[in-house]
Amino acid sequence: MTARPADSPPPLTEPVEDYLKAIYELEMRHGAAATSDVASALDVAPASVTGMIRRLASQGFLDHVPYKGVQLTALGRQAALRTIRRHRILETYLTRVLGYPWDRVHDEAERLEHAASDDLIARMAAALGNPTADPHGAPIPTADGHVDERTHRTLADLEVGECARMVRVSDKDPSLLRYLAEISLQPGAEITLVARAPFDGPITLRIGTDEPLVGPNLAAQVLVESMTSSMPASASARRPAAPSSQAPAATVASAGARPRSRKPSR
Amino acid sequence: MTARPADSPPPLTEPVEDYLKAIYELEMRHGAAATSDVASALDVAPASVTGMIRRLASQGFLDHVPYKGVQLTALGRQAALRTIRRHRILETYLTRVLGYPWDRVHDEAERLEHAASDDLIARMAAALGNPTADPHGAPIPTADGHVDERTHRTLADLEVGECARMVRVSDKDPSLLRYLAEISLQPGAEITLVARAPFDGPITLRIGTDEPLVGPNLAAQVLVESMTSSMPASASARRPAAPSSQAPAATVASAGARPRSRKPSR
DNA sequence: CCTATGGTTTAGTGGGTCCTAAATTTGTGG
DNA sequence: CCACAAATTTAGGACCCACTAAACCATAGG
Repeated sequence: MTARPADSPPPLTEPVEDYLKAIYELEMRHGAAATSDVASALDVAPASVTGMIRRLASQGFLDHVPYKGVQLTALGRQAALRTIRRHRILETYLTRVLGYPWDRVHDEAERLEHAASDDLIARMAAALGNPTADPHGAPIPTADGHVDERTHRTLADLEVGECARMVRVSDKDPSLLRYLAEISLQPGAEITLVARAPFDGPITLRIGTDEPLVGPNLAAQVLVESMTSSMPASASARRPAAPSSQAPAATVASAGARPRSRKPSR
Repeated sequence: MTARPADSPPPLTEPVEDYLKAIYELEMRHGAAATSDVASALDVAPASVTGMIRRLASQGFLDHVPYKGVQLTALGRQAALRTIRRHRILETYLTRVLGYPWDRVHDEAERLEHAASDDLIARMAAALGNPTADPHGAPIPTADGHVDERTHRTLADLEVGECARMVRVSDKDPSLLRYLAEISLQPGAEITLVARAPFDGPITLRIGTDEPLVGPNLAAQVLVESMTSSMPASASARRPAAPSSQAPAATVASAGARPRSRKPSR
């Protein structure tokens, strides 16, 4: 009866994969993952997160400093990247091969990522020519767990007159994605910031021949890459934030955790 | 907060889908599903089956007469066919589009069938030209829950000299499937029964120019359709008239699962 | 310095699915 | 007709993962 050989690790459950993925993404964005951030990312109660975190820590997927925060270990990070790779390959396959619009792939991939075997993912990746980014511009981790972790400026950071290339946007908000598609704001698009109204007012872009107006809220969600080589986005591929890498997790507890109040002065 | 509108039923869990599918298949093959048959089909303890059956009965998916057996209701049958449709479309897609060999699609489809949305299945079916049978010859239920339930003779039932077309084989035994592929015994293949050794001995076939020898055990697992036009086989989509030797009368009666509401009046 | 205020954790539960061991029922061979 | 074997169900747990309520820490404001 197909007894799993003792050398292969037990497969992760669906919730476990979801937690690890969410924690990885929070670490990428904020440098640390607070209990309540994980809770709201997964739409579960904070107390549930504490419980799961205790189990994940006991299994070596992360380090937990009570009341402080969590940090993925190499093992946990590896597991998270495996799930993320699946998710992004699936999203790419669904859009490129099966004709899904880019605003509907997230939910589908979210379920399939737990069911697809490595073999299936490899076949899909091969059929796609081993893509390096998904339809929303998110980098696809390699099968051995490497990923481009460069951070990017947002559309909101551009100077008036500056020209940039659209790099990436979150895959989680379908209505935002539909709107972006409408104004041709998709990965690879060339954008010029034409004007910016004061006091966080609307921003005028030029995309091709169109000049759409977008709000600062939207602009902050669109990652771009400068095309004016004034500052070649140097080798910042390494460290997004987080000074120390592991133990004391000094920068954890990043108070925030509220909807988009994430602004350490700029 | 995506609150599911009250009109759509709660989604079935993975184990529930597995139970309904297994029970449906047992009913097809044996006319009824006994607790222990379900248990061995799903590789769980009989006691676990009893518990699950009680819950499924309380939710209207099946009727259960304790110590007698189980019978899917229209609701349960519908749910089972939906899962089976997913499974078979997935198997077909994996082989035809992603190059899976036919002996490796079962396990993959077994997991994906619980995660794929109706939309995904519809897109895959469309990409395949809405196939009516999977790579192993199993009929694919339509989206509205109809399926070709014809029964078939097996290779073991053929007379010496008779010619038949291979129709179907179970998808569950990879090594058997690999062997069948080796001797070109796949759905659609034309086969002549050349000789049969006495006392349930080996059977000589002719497939193309090859004359493989197969055991009676294997032969009993391969479903075929006679090609000698003694009986035009076609147009009988409705009633196969069951030459038997495959399943005892489709009517549930059989040995267990008598008409319900029948108290042990003794 | 010391207390409000949150974020975090503990306690206690519940649903779903599985298990083993111990009844119980059924059908049958003696 | 009865007793026994096999099939089935009940009893009693276990694990996973969620929840609410209540207690607990950490820290910023006073």
